[in-house]
Amino acid sequence: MHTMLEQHYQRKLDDAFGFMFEPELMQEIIRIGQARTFREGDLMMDIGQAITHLPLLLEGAVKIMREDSQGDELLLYYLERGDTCAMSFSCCMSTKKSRVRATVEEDSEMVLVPLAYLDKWLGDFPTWKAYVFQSIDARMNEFLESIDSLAFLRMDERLAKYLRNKVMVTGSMEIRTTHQEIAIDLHTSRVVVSRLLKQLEKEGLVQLSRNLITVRTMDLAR
DNA sequence: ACATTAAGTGATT
DNA sequence: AATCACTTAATGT
Repeated sequence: MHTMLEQHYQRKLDDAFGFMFEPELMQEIIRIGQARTFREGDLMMDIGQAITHLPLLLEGAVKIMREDSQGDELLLYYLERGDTCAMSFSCCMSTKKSRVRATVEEDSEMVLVPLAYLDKWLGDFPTWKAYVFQSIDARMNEFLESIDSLAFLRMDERLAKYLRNKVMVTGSMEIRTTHQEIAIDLHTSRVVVSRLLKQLEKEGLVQLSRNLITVRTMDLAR
């Protein structure tokens, strides 16, 4: 009945959240949460899909994308260790349906908590409340950044920012992806991405080969 | 050897 | 910056 989290997950949970949650809350999460692992490329959540649980990221990275009615996508932000999905908060209050798509960027581990506890814990644990508000704040800032990029930055600047962010999230200077993938994330065409990347290569900022972009410097700005 | 997929490029809008 | 049309390069069968 009480399938507590395995030691392995308990340790990782502690690494990612232990410093900010009180011990009683950690015990609750261990008692109630279910551990899940996802492989790179997995579709965790799609638009229109019902949200029943709140994910607490222990490891890996998840890409959050928006899609319009014509099926055109745009990268919003990444979730990393210690993050949770702010969409779930909104779902808890209203629609219960996801309005974003979540795909696994890097093999990930997480603990799932039924949405009902999200609300309950707000009253029970001060650190939970602080975490939820801090998460909303962080996501709000990500949204504003996305809007700013979209509205005020040229495509070359957006690409530079994208590459920098990708290096941060993956912790590697080697970005294993295709120009087509980047084009989808930035909502532009593959040709444009190829041209801008070629330009960066000529400036010695990156090195290109098939399915691989090696970032030579983090100073990719114009 | 052939097909498929990824990337490079000139020209046009 | 987007699109077209085509080329070249890398990879899979």
